[in-house]
Amino acid sequence: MSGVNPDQSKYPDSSSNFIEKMIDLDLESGVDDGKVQLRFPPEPNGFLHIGHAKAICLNFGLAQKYQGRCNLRFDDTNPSREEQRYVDSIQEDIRWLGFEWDELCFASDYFGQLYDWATQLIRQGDAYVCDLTGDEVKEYRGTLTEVGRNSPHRDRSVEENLDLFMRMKAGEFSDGEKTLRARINMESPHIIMRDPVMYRIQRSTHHRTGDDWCIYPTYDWAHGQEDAIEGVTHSLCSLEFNNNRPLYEWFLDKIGLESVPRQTEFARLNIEYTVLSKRKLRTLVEDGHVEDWDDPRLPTLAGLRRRGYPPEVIRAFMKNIGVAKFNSTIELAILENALRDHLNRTAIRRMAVLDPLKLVIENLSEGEGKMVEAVNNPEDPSAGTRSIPFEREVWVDRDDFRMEPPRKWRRLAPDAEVRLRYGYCVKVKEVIEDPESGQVQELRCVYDPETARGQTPDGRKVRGIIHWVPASCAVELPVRLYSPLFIEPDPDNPPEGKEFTDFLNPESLVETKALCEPILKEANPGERFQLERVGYFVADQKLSSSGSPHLARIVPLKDSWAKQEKRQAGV
RNA sequence: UACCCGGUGGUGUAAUUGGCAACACAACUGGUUUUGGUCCAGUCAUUCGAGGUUCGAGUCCUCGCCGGGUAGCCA
Repeated sequence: MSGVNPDQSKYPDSSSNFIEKMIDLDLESGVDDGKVQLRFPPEPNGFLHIGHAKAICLNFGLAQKYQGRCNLRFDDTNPSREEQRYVDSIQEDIRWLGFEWDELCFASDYFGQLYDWATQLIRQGDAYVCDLTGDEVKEYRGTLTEVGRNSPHRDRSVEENLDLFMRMKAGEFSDGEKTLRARINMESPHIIMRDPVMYRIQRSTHHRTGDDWCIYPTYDWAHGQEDAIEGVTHSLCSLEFNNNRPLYEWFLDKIGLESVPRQTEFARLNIEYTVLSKRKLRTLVEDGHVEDWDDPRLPTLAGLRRRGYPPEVIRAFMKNIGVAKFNSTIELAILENALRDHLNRTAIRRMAVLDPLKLVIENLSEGEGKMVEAVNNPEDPSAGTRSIPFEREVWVDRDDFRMEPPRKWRRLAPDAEVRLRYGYCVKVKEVIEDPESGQVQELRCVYDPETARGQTPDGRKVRGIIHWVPASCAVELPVRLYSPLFIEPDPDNPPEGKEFTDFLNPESLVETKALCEPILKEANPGERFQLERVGYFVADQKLSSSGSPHLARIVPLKDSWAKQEKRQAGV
């Protein structure tokens, strides 16, 4: 495992989870000669999402912690749904997350070994070729409460099985005509043990082995053996595979390897206001609910990357939520907290106005502007400062003015005084409205020249501080405001008669423009910053070019005033 | 109804392996602050239920209750 710096985060190293305790015990008892070998085994049939990131951080993280090793293994046993482009994107995403595998492996590299082991099982009388169709297999299998019946082909001789299996491989039979099945027990209370299929005939070109094979191993027959070949000691997978564990162990036992991997299941990740299943993500992409697999509203790693999530945030998040065997759903707030925590420390501050309202400072003449100094990041003095022209006409946010201010309002209102951030205090003298619509058009103010650099010489308190941009040199930039993709916290489990797509948020993407301080024009694609009092933004990688950034909101700032106002209104 | 896995505050994880239920997030109070951001302080659970073992149980035992998973030639 090549080095990845420990994450800087305020989260304490979460106390050890049940998997680490298990490994500690294994190490104590000296199994596997003290080796810890893990693997992340994606099927290359889609893009990685934040749920996969949990497994990635777990496996690679364990390898780091125990100075073990972790492979990336593509579980490419079903060529009909797998593609090279997924192999590529998965590697890119893992590296982006900050991990590097010890070995790059493919299940398809083991097809020969798997075939040989299958013939071994046939010779041992532990596998047989079955002619039943898919529907018949299902019928013979029985149900949850009824036992199954033996296949009529279950007692073929070893010679006949060997011959048939060889001819399956040679392509003498059509797709689905025959299968190789493990000979276990059709009356087992574990349905998985009722003579599971090991090989099916499937003529589709494999992205790596081409047309070399027309029979492909099933997951159950392949996975434990892949682990064994790679010397995996701890094979971690999600909860639903718990049912498969007896079979995982049965195959390994029948092959007779001396040191075998052990499977341990953990709960996969669920997060509020999103979906985390490949099928549903595919639906969102293919039905055009989002732009593509890297749409910034998607929980795919490509989407999160474009959204502006630094990889450290995802790692800190995973460390924070822990690992257990209980199926749970993480509040979106936890993810957003990890995000804000990181961005607060690292993001450069800038000012921009999303809904502009002109503010004219009457006692400051046209050519009389002065430069004010603005701090780039109060959390990081080394980020330095910049100068902004403070001049007669500036833009402020319409949302920061109220004709009739509510209780505890600290912003602009008739006759109210506020400070323009980094600049001077201004007092509203006159509100100019459009005579027809009644809409506020302009605020006429006076400023107090004695109030530079946060000072108020007479000691008066000016509580309100608002952001602004100078009108003469403001730059208009396109902006995308993202919100959660769903309006329901649990779109995964829609009520009767509804589909998860019924809960899509129509305002998950709002396109608008912002008037920005001049320096923002130089933002490079991928650069992140905080628009003060508004939120964290990124110059979108795809939409921006040098000199013309396209801003996109990563996450809004916390807004305790909005919360309070809402509460006031509710009372 | 067969088999497997689970159940600790609003949420997610801890608990020196039988010894004062901790941390984070959220919520609510208050303080600091040139971002109603950040930061700081405080408040918020006797662990699904009932028995049992024990000086002592979230932890061990028994019986319930509740939740999840499994009947692909997907993984």
